[in-house]
Amino acid sequence: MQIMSNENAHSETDLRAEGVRVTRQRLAILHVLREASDHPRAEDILTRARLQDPSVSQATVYRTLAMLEKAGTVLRNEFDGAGARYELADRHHHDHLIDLDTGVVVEFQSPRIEQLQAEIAAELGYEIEWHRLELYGRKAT
Amino acid sequence: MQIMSNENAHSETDLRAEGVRVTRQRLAILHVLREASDHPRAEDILTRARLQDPSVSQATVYRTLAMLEKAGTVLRNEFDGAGARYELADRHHHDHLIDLDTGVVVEFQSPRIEQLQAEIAAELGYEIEWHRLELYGRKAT
DNA sequence: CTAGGTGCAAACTCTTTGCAGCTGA
DNA sequence: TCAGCTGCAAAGAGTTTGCACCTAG
Repeated sequence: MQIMSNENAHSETDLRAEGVRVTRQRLAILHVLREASDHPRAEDILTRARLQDPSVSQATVYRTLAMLEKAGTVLRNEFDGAGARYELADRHHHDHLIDLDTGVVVEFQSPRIEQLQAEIAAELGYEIEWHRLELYGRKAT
Repeated sequence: MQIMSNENAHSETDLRAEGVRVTRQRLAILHVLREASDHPRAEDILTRARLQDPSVSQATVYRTLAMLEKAGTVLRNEFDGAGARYELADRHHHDHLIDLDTGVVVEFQSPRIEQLQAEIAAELGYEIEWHRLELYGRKAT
């Protein structure tokens, strides 16, 4: 496993071009991530990947997710304390609003907040590499 | 341990008023939190608390931090994946900027970002209970 | 063919918990 | 006094890793 490009890899072809072997297991895991819209945990990804390829192991799920994260293909989130939740990094950057009652994760984007963050960092003498903004709330009555 | 008030407890007296026993161990842990300015981990808190009272155990640190978190006395952060980091909740709300090179945590506050967050949540039909904003960056050159 | 990937199971890290003895109010 | 707190050690949850075998290219 060696990621050489600075571009994010989003397809099997991209990965192959990076020198990464495209295995049955990795295809199954990528398939799960493409179908998912619920920010699944490693355990969920394992269960779903096994529907397509029962041979997938827990170790491979973790190793593949770590590899894909480094490749820029997936994003790792830690919303609650109960383990990481993953999503494909194939759309525009966005932040998350977590419904405290249902656990549902709503995605949103706000250029204004992004800009304010950059301004604040600049005032403090920093350049932002990345950030994490999570809102935890309940449906307004 | 029973927290009845809605107000945050910030002193031994407050805690006693809540029906919480003020023990040597808890005083040592509170002392550590008051002295700390580096968002220490549970392990750091244990080490420092033992300087004041060598009998403090790991279990008590975790139990006390959980209790103080419920009481609104401390805030639990999960900046990196390597375990929670704690701070006293005795000042105005603030967010964090983590220096990727040194690990140093810079605190900042921005009423404008807070307001934007509330507006975004409202647009999505939500009311924010709490939020987490972490900027990860490097000193500007 | 062979470097890289995989399954299995053991190990690791951080945190929680059961239990018998201790102690603050 | 005695409910609540504590230390100890064991248990948990989530994740990582060593190793021998397997397989994509």
